[in-house]
Amino acid sequence: MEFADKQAIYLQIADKVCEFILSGEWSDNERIPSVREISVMMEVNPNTANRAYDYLQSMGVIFNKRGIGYFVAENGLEMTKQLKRSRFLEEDVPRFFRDMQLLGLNCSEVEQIFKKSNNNQ
Amino acid sequence: MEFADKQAIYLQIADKVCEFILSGEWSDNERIPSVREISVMMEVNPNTANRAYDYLQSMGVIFNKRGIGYFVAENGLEMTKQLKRSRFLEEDVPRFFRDMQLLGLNCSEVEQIFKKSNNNQ
Amino acid sequence: MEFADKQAIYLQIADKVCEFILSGEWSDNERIPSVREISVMMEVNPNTANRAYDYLQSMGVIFNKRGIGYFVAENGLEMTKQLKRSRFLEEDVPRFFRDMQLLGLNCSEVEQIFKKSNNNQ
Amino acid sequence: MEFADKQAIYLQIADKVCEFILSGEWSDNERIPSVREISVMMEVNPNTANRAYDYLQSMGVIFNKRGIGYFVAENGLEMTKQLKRSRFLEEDVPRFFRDMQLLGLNCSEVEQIFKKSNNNQ
DNA sequence: GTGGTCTAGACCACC
DNA sequence: GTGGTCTAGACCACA
Repeated sequence: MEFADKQAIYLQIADKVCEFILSGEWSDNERIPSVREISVMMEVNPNTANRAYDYLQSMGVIFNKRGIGYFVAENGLEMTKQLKRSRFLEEDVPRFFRDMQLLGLNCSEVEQIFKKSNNNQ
Repeated sequence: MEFADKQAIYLQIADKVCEFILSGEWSDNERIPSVREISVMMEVNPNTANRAYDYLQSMGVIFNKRGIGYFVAENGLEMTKQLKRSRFLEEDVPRFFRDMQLLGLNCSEVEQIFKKSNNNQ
Repeated sequence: MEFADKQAIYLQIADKVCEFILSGEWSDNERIPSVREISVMMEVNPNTANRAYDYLQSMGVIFNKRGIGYFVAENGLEMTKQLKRSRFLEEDVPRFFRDMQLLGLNCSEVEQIFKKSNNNQ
Repeated sequence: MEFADKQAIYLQIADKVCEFILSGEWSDNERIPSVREISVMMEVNPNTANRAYDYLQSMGVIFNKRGIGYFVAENGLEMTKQLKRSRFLEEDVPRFFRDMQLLGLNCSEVEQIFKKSNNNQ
């Protein structure tokens, strides 16, 4: 039934950072907004932004230079892709197909419904 | 029960109950395990099991007869299907396709990977 | 010259927890003090204690059960030993021998000095 | 046990300077690289290099002549040795033996491991 | 200017 | 009772 909790803000920020990296907007070794800057951009407390960066750093996606700022890791794009990919294939995909089966749907039906709803928007 | 999991335990239980209903294991109007029984089955605190049933009752999936026990609702299967279906199509599916795109995968690739991993199990 | 910074409090707490585990005081799967309890024991803000536990959890040394508390991980002792051991052998030991050499000391001299100073205490 | 924060850059520089002195590469009263030169060598901000020299000067390891440059102190080698020695014996050595004991290792084992890893390099 | 840490206090969901 | 998160504000070391 997927009664998903709303995600913590710091994880939402982390997620967005990952998307920027995945989309190529931020490249490997490139400097990213400072903690304070992103806290303004995202309209959250600097501590919360800091926590997001802390988390991403522990994941190896970004790193910081003392007194300078945060940077996308050397292999940040690859890192991010791997993290998201493994999570997607190991968690989201199996659940997706399981739910599909439970609901008595098949792949092409879902795809059609999805495309139709996209057109309506 | 996955205590370290992200999802609340009572929601994990509710999820399983729904699956039993969807899979036909528990039919409309059929009696389901008591709070105490299911708390033993799932190895959780009875309060937690109680909360799961509370939640399902509030959603109209099950109901109880005082002093007797809990039962799948008159239209429990339909109810469950609708809940899951709407959630699936409105939240899971869009996220699924979005992630797929971000990772540079397409539908058939994902399906292949999934089926392959299933065979290996 | 080893101008070491004083360590962050939350890391000092994490360190102490590791020592309790290494010394066998806290065994695998055993419950450890709650965040609030240890914050009182250590005389720090609960947030700081929480951060220490968070860190240890991310290292796989401890885990928590929702609403219940924190526990030493399944393989917590082994985990802790490995972490400490690798850090010791890869960082502390090389530096130790390098410093020893720079100071023109040898192993047995150092050991003697250490033992003598211990006796004096 | 990733408890070791990365050391401040200016302290890392100071450390290297001390090693040059201890190893005899730079002798008492000998001129050492200018702040600007060393900032280039170490690829750091000149301010940072300056801070390292400041620190070493305050410790009596080096001194400067206005408009000319920095020099190893009259008794720079002895000074450095003493500083390092006291720190080594009073802090590093006790910690070393304590960690060794916690990990269930003894002196000769550690020495063997260290030498073996050195040969492999 | 940068990040890092700590405190205080609050609210929440959960067991 | 438990942990998790967020805010606000402060101070520090560092570049």
